[in-house]
Amino acid sequence: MQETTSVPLDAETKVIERPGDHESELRLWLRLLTCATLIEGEVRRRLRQEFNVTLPRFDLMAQLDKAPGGMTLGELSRRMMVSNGNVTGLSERLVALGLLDRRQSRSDRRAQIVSLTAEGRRVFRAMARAHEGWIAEIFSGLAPADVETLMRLLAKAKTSARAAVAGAQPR
Amino acid sequence: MQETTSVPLDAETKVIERPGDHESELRLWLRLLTCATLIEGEVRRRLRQEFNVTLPRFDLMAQLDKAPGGMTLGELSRRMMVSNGNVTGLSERLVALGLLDRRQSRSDRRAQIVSLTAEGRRVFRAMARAHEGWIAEIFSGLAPADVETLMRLLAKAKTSARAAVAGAQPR
DNA sequence: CTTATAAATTTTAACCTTAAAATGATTCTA
DNA sequence: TAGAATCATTTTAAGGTTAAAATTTATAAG
Repeated sequence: MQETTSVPLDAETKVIERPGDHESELRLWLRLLTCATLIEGEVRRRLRQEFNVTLPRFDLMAQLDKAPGGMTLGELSRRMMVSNGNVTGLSERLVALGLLDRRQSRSDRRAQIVSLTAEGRRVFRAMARAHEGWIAEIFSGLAPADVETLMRLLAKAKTSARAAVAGAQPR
Repeated sequence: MQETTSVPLDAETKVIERPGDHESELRLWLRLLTCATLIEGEVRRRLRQEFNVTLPRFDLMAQLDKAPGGMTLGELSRRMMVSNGNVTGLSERLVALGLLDRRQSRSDRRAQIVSLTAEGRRVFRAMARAHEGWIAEIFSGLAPADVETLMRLLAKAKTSARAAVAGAQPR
C-alpha cells in the first residue's frame, strides 16, 4: 500500500504532497458511497416490507406528487436522473397497478404525460409519511448543526461534481 | 419498532419543533443521494468508455486487489454490500474474461475462493489509477478542510444509520 | 413544400440486483 | 454418531438499468 504518510511539515496544508496523491478524495468518495448504499438499502427493505413497493416506483411517484398537473416522461427521466427507457418501463407497471394515469400531450403528439391517480396519491402520501420517519430515525445520531454543515458541504460537492460531469467529453 | 422518540425537552435542542417535522433530515438524504447518484453515474460512464467495464465489476476487482490471497464469495458479498447471488453472477463473468481465478477452498468444501489473475491485477491497476484521478477531479471544488469535515460527519452519519438498520426488525 | 435536423419515446440486448427457495457441507450437541 | 442447526453458495423469478438503435413527430432552412 505504500504510505508515505505525508506529515504536514508546514503550517499550511499539502505543500509537499507527492503529485498524484488523491487518497483523501478517494476515501471521501468511498465513505459517501457507503453511506448512501447503506441508507438506500434500508429504505428499500422497509418500502418492500411495509408497502410492497420498490424504491424506483416510490421515487417516481414522489416526483409526480410534486407536479399535480403531471409531467412528460422526458421530464421525469431528467429529474430522476435515469434513462428514458427506464421511465417507460416503470410507468407501465405503475399504470397497470392503477397508481398512474397516462395520456398523450395535446400540444405535442410525441409526448406522454403521466400523473398520479387519486389512488396513487393516497398510497404515496401514506408511504411518504412513513419514509420521512425512517429517514429521521436513520439520521437521529446527527445534531442539527451536523445536518446543516452536511447540507452545505454536500451542496458544494454537488456543484463540483456537476462541473466535472459537464467538463467531460460531450455525451 | 415503536420509538417513543425521546425528544430532549431542555434548553438545548429542538424544543419548539412541530412533532413529525423531519424536513431537514429528508432534505439531507435527498442531497446525499443526489451527490452519490451523480458521481456514480459519471464514474460508470467513464469506466465504460475508457475501459469497457461496468462499475460492479470494477468494485469487485477493487475488493480482490486488497486481498492478495483471494477471498470467499461470502466475504466479497459482505464487503460489497450486495447479495450472494449477485456475486456469483459477477464472478462468473469475470472468470470467463480471464480476470478472475476461482477455486474451491481446501479447508471448507462449501466455500469458493476467488482472486485476481495476473491479467486481472494488471487491468485493475490501470483502471484504479484513472479512477483516482476522476474522483480528484470531481471533488476538486472542495478545500482540504471541507473534505476532512465531510469525512468526519459522514462517519457519524454512517454510525447512526447502522444503528437504525440494526434496530429494525431482524432480517 | 421538402428535405434535414432535432426531439420524445420505445424497443432491444445485455447486464445488474434482489429475495427466497434449494443444495450441499459443516458443526454442534445430546 | 445421528439429528439439528447453521453456513456458503447457487438457482430462480421478477424487476431495475443502461446504451444504442429504431420510430414517430416536430421544427427549421432553403
